Amino acid sequence: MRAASIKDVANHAGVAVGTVSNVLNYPERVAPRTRSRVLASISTLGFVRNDVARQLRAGHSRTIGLIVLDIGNPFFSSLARAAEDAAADSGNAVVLGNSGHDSHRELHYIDLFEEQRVQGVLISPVADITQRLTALAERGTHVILVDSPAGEGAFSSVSVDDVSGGYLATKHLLGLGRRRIAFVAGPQHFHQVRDRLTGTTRAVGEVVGATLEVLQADDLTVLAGRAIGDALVRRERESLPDGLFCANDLLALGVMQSITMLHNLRIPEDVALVGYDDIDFAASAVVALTSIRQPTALIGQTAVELLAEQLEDPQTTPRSVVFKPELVVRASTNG
Amino acid sequence: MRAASIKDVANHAGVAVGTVSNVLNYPERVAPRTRSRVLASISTLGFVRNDVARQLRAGHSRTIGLIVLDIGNPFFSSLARAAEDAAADSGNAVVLGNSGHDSHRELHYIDLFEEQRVQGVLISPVADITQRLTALAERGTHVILVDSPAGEGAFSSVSVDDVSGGYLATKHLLGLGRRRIAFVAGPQHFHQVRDRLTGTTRAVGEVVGATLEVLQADDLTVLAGRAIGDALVRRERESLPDGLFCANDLLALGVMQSITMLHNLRIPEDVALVGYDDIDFAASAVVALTSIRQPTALIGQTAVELLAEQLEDPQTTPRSVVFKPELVVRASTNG
DNA sequence: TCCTTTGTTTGAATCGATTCATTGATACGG
DNA sequence: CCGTATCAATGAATCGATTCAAACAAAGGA
Repeated sequence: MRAASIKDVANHAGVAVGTVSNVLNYPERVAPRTRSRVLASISTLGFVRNDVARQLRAGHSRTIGLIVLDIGNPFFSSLARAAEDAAADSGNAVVLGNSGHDSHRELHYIDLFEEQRVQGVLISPVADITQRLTALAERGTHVILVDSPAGEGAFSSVSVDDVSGGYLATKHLLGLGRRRIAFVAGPQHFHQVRDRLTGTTRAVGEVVGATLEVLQADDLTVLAGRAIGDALVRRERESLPDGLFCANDLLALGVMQSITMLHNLRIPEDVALVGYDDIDFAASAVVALTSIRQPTALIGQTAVELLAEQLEDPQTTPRSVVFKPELVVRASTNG
Repeated sequence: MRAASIKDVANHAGVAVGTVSNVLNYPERVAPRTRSRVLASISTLGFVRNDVARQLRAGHSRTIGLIVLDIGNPFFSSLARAAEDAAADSGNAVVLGNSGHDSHRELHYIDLFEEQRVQGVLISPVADITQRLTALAERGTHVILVDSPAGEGAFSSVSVDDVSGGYLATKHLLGLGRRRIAFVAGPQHFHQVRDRLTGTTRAVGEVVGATLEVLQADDLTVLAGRAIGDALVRRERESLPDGLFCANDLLALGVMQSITMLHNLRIPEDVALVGYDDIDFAASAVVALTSIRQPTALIGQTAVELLAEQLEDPQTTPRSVVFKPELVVRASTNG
């Protein structure tokens, strides 16, 4: 049994297909009697408009592609949710692609979305794929960069100033009188990690007598943080940092767990600890974690708005919106 | 500048549209010389196949709709990721809809997905919407229930036996010699909450002298858990439960934070604590949390497989796959 | 040389909704 | 009673890829 088409409805109601279409799209153009007759037929036949056909005619779909690095990461899931909400307001849907930091999967999704003629692609790129994105844009699919260096002038972008976030976090530690600062870095190929380190370096450089040590974690996970913590507690007391800034909250929570479990060190008395992202769990850690909050929802929403701008007037000059992160002080720096 | 169509390619290469289509879909049917000429034209024109037109002809899309209750919840984000992976293997994409426990948004997504003629809908329903889903299925869109009571015979479903999970958790507490059991419930309209309570009740009923108390939390969040914990620590010592089972990990972590912060109670000596879901943070809590692990990835993957079964043979009898959850013992019950 | 077989290529018809120029019907003013 | 304006309804053309019967070409056999 085939699904009912607009033609079936037209036959059943004894009108032309154009009239059915008008009932669906411009009800006021149709006489009330005809309209209700058509609506009755629609209901009895269980007709559901085929959006694929509609899209073909319209030349574009009603969906927006969103490609994130890791949907399991609260930063992105929150961002995705906000983007989805914002898109829903304008009757659009968000198709989610999870690249998982894998360039192949990323390209796969770009191809897929281009074939599906999405209205635009919101992407948090794994690496530099400006070429592919430029080609995409030239063929008419709008591109908005999310959480990515704003430098690439060709596209609109939304990002958070990670340098300023790193600066903020470190300045806070220094303001508490801490001088032996350590930055727990994740893999350096993440620009977020590099930027946050840059901010830290700058802040440390502004205070005489302050030193900076970089501890390299293998990953941005709780487990990797625990490994760093395990290494720290084995050190001589005097060689320990007294202010620790971690590239993200997961690392910070891992470090915290390790440090508090072994009871050698107290937070914040011995080591003050700052994370990054302010995930839900930051507040519910052993010692509530001071962190840098990124306006994730705002990012997602703004990305959709930037896309809407482009759609409305394709000639618009691309805009870059940069949000400032915010310091959230909790017990881990505030004994 | 319009995007190049198959017709443009045909003109450019000096062949018929059918030939271009064959190059794309059945390259072996086309003579090598013609084929390479067409491929060259495709490349110079930057042609990208319009999947919308292809779908119209095919009668269905290459996407699967997934409607989850809350994408911010690690259970669902992990499930979504797995479903996406599984779908990608068969060249399909997953469109994600986040109902946020809101019936209106849920229906909105069902409508949207039906209009988009997705191959099937994987849904974790907010409430009982069997009627709407039945109508959907009758018109040819397959439906797979995810993490939902398997009872509704008309659809295939994947779920986890929450009753058995509740039983498992409580049996574990009882096995440790705990007799004053309390269940921290979330809102009772979640069938997961009800089922887990049923399992707990059953386990407690099997042990003479064991009592069960139900503490009602307003929500399934860390904050709500903290409120329950705050209320507990104010009690007389002898009226306190010695075994606490929470409807999910977030609640458990909240309770834990409250209890350990006020230092009145030790975990597990005074109160043994069990959560549910085994989210990433369960292992990295103040006291590593004993929890019930659900095979989230397997659920997502299985849902896609069940859909594939339906697609292959629409006459297949619906199947219900029920996974058994697993107890993960950590420090919170194992001092 | 003619017929058959095999292998390629062609292009009109199709999917379902939208668009829009055209037709038809009705009302109104003079 | 006619001409014109207004409002409804019509249905062929369109979007772009796929399908498939038919045309065509080249090679081989009789």
